[in-house]
Amino acid sequence: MTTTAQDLSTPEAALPRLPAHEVIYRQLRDLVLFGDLAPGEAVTIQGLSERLGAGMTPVREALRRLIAEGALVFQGNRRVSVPLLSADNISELILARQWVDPHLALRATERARLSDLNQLRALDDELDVAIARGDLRAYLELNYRFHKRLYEIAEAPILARMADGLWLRFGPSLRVVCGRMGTQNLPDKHKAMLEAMQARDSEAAARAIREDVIQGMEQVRQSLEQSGALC
Amino acid sequence: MTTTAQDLSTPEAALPRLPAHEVIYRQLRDLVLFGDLAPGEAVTIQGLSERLGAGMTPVREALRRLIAEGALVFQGNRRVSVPLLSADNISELILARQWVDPHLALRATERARLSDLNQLRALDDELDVAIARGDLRAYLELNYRFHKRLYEIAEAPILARMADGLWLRFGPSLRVVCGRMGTQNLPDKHKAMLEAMQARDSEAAARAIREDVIQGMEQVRQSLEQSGALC
DNA sequence: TGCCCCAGAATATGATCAAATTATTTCCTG
DNA sequence: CAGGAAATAATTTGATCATATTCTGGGGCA
Repeated sequence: MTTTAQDLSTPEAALPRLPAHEVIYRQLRDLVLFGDLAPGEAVTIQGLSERLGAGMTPVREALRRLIAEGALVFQGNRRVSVPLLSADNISELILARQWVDPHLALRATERARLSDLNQLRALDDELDVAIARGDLRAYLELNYRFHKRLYEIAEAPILARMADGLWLRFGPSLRVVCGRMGTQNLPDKHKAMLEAMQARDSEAAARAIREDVIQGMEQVRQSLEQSGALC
Repeated sequence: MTTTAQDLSTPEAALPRLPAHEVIYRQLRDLVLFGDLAPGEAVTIQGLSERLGAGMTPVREALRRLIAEGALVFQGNRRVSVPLLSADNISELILARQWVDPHLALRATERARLSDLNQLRALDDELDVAIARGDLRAYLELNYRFHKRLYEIAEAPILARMADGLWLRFGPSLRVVCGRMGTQNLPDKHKAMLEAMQARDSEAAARAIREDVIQGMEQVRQSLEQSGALC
């Protein structure tokens, strides 16, 4: 009854009410990208419902979303699971990222403000710390956020969503590979990219990202090829 | 272990019961691509629930899926609508299709069997009939099915879904443009593409599709640019 | 013009029905 | 008599609906 005037006094809590299905979606997304949800592992709606402490309906909606984005697949009749990537799938992903990521990097370089560059640099610094600590989870999350931030700076929402969708597909496999190899042997081209961006050399930035993508994806391909036959 | 022999005897009638949310999804999808759901037009869940004669839950799930695919947007807090494309959006779509469509055409040419070619030719023939008849709805649907079939032949599921997602985004605008111009002035490069495929000249096929894409998309851009300011 | 209240829409829960998978039992064969 | 396969029973899971609750937007009143 008390029409509580919206409490705007807390500037940090700008998210007064987030729908449950949205919350569930983000939790599941993080679970797929960074969490313990391994490729091939099957989950049930009711299982997730209990695990996340929510009703079935929000879980169902979140699942529909993730399935539509390719992060999950309808495993046969009764289960959803993180998809296992075939060699052909990996080739497709490499091909697609090899095009879209450099393009976004190019646009981002043209549009980046100083604050954007600083944010990227800060993320990359945190990333180095995570690598040094051997913190796999933090590495995965920061690496993702680095690229995601780059997509946002490019101001190309449709291409950014395409790139984001691709990430959702290979993220789980990347996690598996990194878990096997440890965080030490994970070189990236972020430094070269940042330098190119600072120099406003879009072509060089695109080239650096392209190398970064190829390097990472080829690692995934090789690791999956030699280890899991059916992966 | 023992592969329980599932009934594979009837490959055609394998869909005795389709979930309601799946049916709703397809209906809504067709409504967006070929139907009367115009860009900018807002719909409500309850409205769709009555219009399609289904409960709210399946409608909600279908909407989540379409929103995730970019076919619909969350208009503010209360409504969903077909998104209006900005000039920048169109540029992104052209850019993306210019890459992905030719690539799929190339792969399709390498893999196409004779039956595939015949199917494509049949679709294109029907398309000509639809144009001659001035049947806009049939034109839109056949044109889509022609390209979609091409995607399938390429046997690259991830790239195909990307291309399909792009179609969902510009389809509504294409419909508006074609509605304005009539079906007579809608040239395509399908004939050239089919010839190239038959000759197994993948590069030529890719080139033809690229021209087809550019031609169509530029028409959309120009039409929206000159007519609707905010489109 | 500004504020408050109300109608309506969206979100979320729980229950119910149907389908499927799993476990158990029984029967047949070697 | 023992082992296994097929059939059936039981539990689990998914799909849908009806309903309660919350929130937004608009209209009426001061």
